[in-house]
Amino acid sequence: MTMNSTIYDIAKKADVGIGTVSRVLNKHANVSKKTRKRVLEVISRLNYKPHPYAIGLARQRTNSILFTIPFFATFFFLEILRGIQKRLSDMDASIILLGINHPDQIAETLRNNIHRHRVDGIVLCSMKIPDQLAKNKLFRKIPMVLVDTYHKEFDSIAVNNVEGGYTATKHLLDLGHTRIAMLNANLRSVPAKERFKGYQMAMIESHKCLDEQLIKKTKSEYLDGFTREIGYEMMKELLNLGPERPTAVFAASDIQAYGALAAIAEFGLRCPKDIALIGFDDLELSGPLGLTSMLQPMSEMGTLTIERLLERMNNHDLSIYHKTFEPTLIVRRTTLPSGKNIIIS
Amino acid sequence: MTMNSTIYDIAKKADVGIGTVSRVLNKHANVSKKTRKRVLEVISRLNYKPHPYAIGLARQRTNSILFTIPFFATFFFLEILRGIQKRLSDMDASIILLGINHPDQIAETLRNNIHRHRVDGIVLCSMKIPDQLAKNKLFRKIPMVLVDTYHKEFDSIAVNNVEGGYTATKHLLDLGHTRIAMLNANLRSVPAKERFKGYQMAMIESHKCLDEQLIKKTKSEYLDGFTREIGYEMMKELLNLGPERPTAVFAASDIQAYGALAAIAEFGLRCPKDIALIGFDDLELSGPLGLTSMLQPMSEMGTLTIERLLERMNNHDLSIYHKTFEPTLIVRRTTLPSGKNIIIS
DNA sequence: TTAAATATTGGAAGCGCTTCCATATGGAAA
DNA sequence: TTTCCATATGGAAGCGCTTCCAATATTTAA
Repeated sequence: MTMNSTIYDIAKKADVGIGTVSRVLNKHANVSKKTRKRVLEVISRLNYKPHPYAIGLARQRTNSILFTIPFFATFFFLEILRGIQKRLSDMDASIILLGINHPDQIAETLRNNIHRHRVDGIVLCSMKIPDQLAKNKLFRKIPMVLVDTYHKEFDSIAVNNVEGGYTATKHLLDLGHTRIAMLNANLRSVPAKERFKGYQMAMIESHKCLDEQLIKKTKSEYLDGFTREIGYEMMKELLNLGPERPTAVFAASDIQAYGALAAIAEFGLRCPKDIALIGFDDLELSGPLGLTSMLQPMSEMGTLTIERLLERMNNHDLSIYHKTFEPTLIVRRTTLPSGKNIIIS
Repeated sequence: MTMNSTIYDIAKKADVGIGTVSRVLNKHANVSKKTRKRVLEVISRLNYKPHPYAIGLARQRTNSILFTIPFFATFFFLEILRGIQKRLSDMDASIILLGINHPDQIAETLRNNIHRHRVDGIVLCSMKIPDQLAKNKLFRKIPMVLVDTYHKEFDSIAVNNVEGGYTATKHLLDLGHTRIAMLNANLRSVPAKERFKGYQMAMIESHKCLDEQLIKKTKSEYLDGFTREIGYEMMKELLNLGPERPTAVFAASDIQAYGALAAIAEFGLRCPKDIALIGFDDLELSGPLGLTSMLQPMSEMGTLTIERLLERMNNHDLSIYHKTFEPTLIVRRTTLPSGKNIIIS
C-alpha cells in the first residue's frame, strides 16, 4: 500500500505548483481549464483527499460542530440530529457528539471543547446554560444555537411550552373534566415551568380552582425529574387521594406519562374510562401505547437549528433570534373513548 | 479579550523554549521540578489549552473516533454510545457521529472519513460492511470494532442471536404453544438470519413442523424491514389465516412487535389470551407495554467495545476478536397470563 | 510589431504543535 | 582544579494545508 499522498505529490505528478492544486481544490477562479483538468485527473487517479486537520490549521477553523445533549437522550435528539447531519453532509463537516450526564459538567465540558478552535459552532440541547459561562467572553464568541431551552442572549429554537400546556389542559377541560391534575417535573427546568404556566392559564380561564393536591412536582435533580419512575410515583400519590383523586391528568412529558400508565394499570384502573391522561413530546411509542400527547415538530426544528447556526457562523453580528414552534395535539385512546386517533392542528 | 495563546507565548512568558513547554504538557521526563512548576504556572495563568489540530498534524493522529450508526437509531445505540463516551472523556478524545440512512452510503461515507487521518478508530453499528470495502487495504489499516454485526476479518461484539432466537422460541414452546409463528425481517440482515436459525432449532428439537405459512419475512430494503409497519402488515397476514393462525408469535425485533401489537388490537384480540407475543431487543418501552422480550446487555457491550478499540489502536497486530453476549429472557404480560414480570437469566 | 493589461502560476511563509539533535549545566569522581 | 556523565534545555525541521506576493504567460489594444 502506498502512503497517503499529499498536496505536494499531486503538484509534482500534475507538474504544477502546490498553489495551483490548492486553487483547484477550493474552486478558486484563475486556473486555466487545461490545468484544472490535469490536476483533477491526478487527484482522482491517486484518490487524494486533503487532510482536514491541515486545512483546519491553515484556515483557522475546524469544520465541525459540537452537538451537546443530556445523555438520557431519546428520539427527540435523534430527530434534531438527523436534520443537522443531513445538512452538514453536503459540506464535509462533521458532528462531534457530547453527552452530558450531570448539569455540573456542562460548563467544564463546553469550556474544554471551545477553548481552542476545536469546533466552529455549538448546538446545545435541553440544558440550561450556567450563568457564569454565559458571561464568559470567549464562550460568547462562538456561534451557538439552543434547542429546547432558552437564554435571552443566545439564539434559541423551542416549542411554545406555555401554549402546549394550555392546549393540553384545554383538551381535558373540553372533555368535561374538572378535577385535572398536573404531573410535573422539577420546576427549575424551563419547559416544566412553562408547561405549568399553560396549565394554570387554562384552568383559571375556565374558572376551575387550582387544587394544590392535584399539582405534583419534584425536587429530583436527575434529569430534572423527567423520568418514568417519577411519573409512576406521582401517579400513585394522586390515585391514593381516593375520592379526591383527579379524573384527568396532564403529564409534563410522555416519559412520565408512561410511568403514570403503569401506576394506573396497577390500581386496576383504565384509560380513559376511569382516568384520562395526556402527555407531552409525542415520543415514538406514544402512538402504539395510544397515549394522547403534544407533538413537537422535531424535524423542522432540526432543520432550522442548523440553518440558523450556519448563518451565524457566516455572520457573527446577526441580532439574536428566538423561534418558537406551536405543538400539535394528537388525540389518542387515553383521552378519547371512541378509540380512534385524531390529529388536531 | 486577548487572543488565544500559543505554545510560543507560554515559552516566552515562562522564559523557556517551546520544547520544554511541550515536554511539560506531555509529562515527559527530564524537566526539572523548578522549570515544570514555572511553566505550569504560566499555563494556568493564561488558561492555555493546546490546539488539538496542531497536535493532530504533528503527531499524525486525531484523537477522535468515528461512531457509525444507521439513522433509525434507538435506545440501543445510545446505550453503546454512553459506554464509549464515558471511557473517552478521560482522554480528551472526541466522538464523531455519523448517521447512515441507506446501506449504499456506507462505503462512501466511511471512505471519506478514514481516507486521511480524520479518525483513529471506528465503531460500526448494525451494518454490514460492503465486501468491496472490506478488501480495501487502506480501510483495513484503521482500527475498527463492529457492534451488532459480524465480519470474520474484523473485531466484533454482538449478542448470540441464535441462542436468543432459540430461547425465545423455547419459552413459547414451554408455555404449551405449538403453532408458533416467526415474524422476521429481511434475511439479508445477519441478526435476522441468526434469530431465525434459533427459532428453527427450537422447533425441530421439539418435533414441531416448520409451517411455511407461519414464517414471515420481507424483501424490504428500508432498515432491513425492522420497522413497525412491516410488523403490523405481517401480523395482519398471520391473523387473516383464520383457524390456521398461530397461537404464539416470535418477532425478530421489538419494533416489529409493536406493530404486531397494533394489528392484534385491531382484530379485537388480546395478549396473551388469544395470542402470545415475544420480541427481541428489549427496547425502552417494552417494559411499559408489557412486551416479553430478549434483553441485550447493552451497557456491557458498550464498555467492551471501546476497551477493545483502544487496545487495537495501541497494537494493530492483535489477532481478531469476536465476543458474543448471551441475551436474557424478560417475561412480561404478552406471554404470561399472571401479569407479573419476571426476569429469567 | 510592441506595450499594456490581464489571466495564470509557483512557492515562501505561516497555522501551532512534536520530535530530535545539539548544546548547556551541574555535580561526582579523579 | 579538571574531566566525565547524566540531566536539562533550546529551537530547527516537519506535519499538510492556505494565502499572498512576485513572476510569468497570454491577450488585447495601439
